[in-house]
Amino acid sequence: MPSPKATVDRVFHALGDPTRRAIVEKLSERPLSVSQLATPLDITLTAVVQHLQVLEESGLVHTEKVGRVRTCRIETAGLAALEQWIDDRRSLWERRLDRLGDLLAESDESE
Amino acid sequence: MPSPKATVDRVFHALGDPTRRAIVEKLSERPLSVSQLATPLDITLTAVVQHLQVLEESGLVHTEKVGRVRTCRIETAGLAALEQWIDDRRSLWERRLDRLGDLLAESDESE
DNA sequence: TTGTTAGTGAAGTGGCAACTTCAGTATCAG
DNA sequence: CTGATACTGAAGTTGCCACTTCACTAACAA
Repeated sequence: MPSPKATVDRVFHALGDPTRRAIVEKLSERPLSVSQLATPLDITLTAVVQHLQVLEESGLVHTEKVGRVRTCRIETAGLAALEQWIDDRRSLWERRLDRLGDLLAESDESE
Repeated sequence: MPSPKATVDRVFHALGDPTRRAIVEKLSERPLSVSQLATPLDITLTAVVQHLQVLEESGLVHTEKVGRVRTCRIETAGLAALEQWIDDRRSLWERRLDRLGDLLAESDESE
C-alpha cells in the first residue's frame, strides 16, 4: 500500500488540471472510450491518453482495453482519499473551535 | 456570488500545489502569522505571501492584518465547495449504479 | 488484402506559475 | 531617534507539464 500522503499528492495534482477534472466529470455519468472522451474536449487523442495515465495512477479512473477500444470508468479510491483529507482537516479545525468554546464557557462560569 | 464552477476551479488549482496544501494543513490546527508559516516551509516570505493570495482568492483561507502582523486562518467556504463537487460526482455515479441494479433486478424477475 | 478505426510511444515546444532577489514601507522596542 | 521585525510590490528566472506532431501497431470491415 502506498503512503496515503503520496496518494493524496497524486489525487490533488490530477484534479488540479481542468481538463482532467472534465474527464472525471464525464466519467461519473457513464463509462466512455478514449475517443469518446477526446471528441468534445477539443484536444488530441494523445493528450487525452496522457491525462488518463495521470488519472489512473492517482486512483481516480480505471481503464481496460478490450479489442482495440479502451474503456474508462471512475474508480472510488481517488475520491475517497480526497474526502479523507478534507475530513482530517475539518476534524482538526473543529477540535480547535471546541477548545475555544470550552475556554469561553469557563470564563462565563467565573463571572 | 461567483459561479460555483469558477470557485471550484480556483479551489482545485489552489490545492494542486503541495506547498499550499501544507499551509492549509498547518492552518487547520491553529491560526498563524505569515512568518510562522514561512519558517518551516523553507521558502521566502514573499513566496508564502503569494501562496496566501491564491488561497484567499479561492476561499480556503482568511487573513487579517493587525499592526504589522498578518494573521491567517482557515475559512470554510473553500473546503465546502470542494466537498460539494465530490458529492455531486458521487451522486451521479451512484445513480448510474442504481439504474444498473434495477436492470439486473428486472432480468432476475423475468427468469 | 486494402482501408479504416482506435489507440500507442517518442520526442519536441511553449507558456505559465512557483520561486527568487531586491528595494521598499509600516510597526514596534529601547 | 536607531534598529529590528514583519511584511509588501515589482520584476526577472526557471522548470515543469500540457499539448502537439509524427510515425507506428493492432483490431476489425469489406
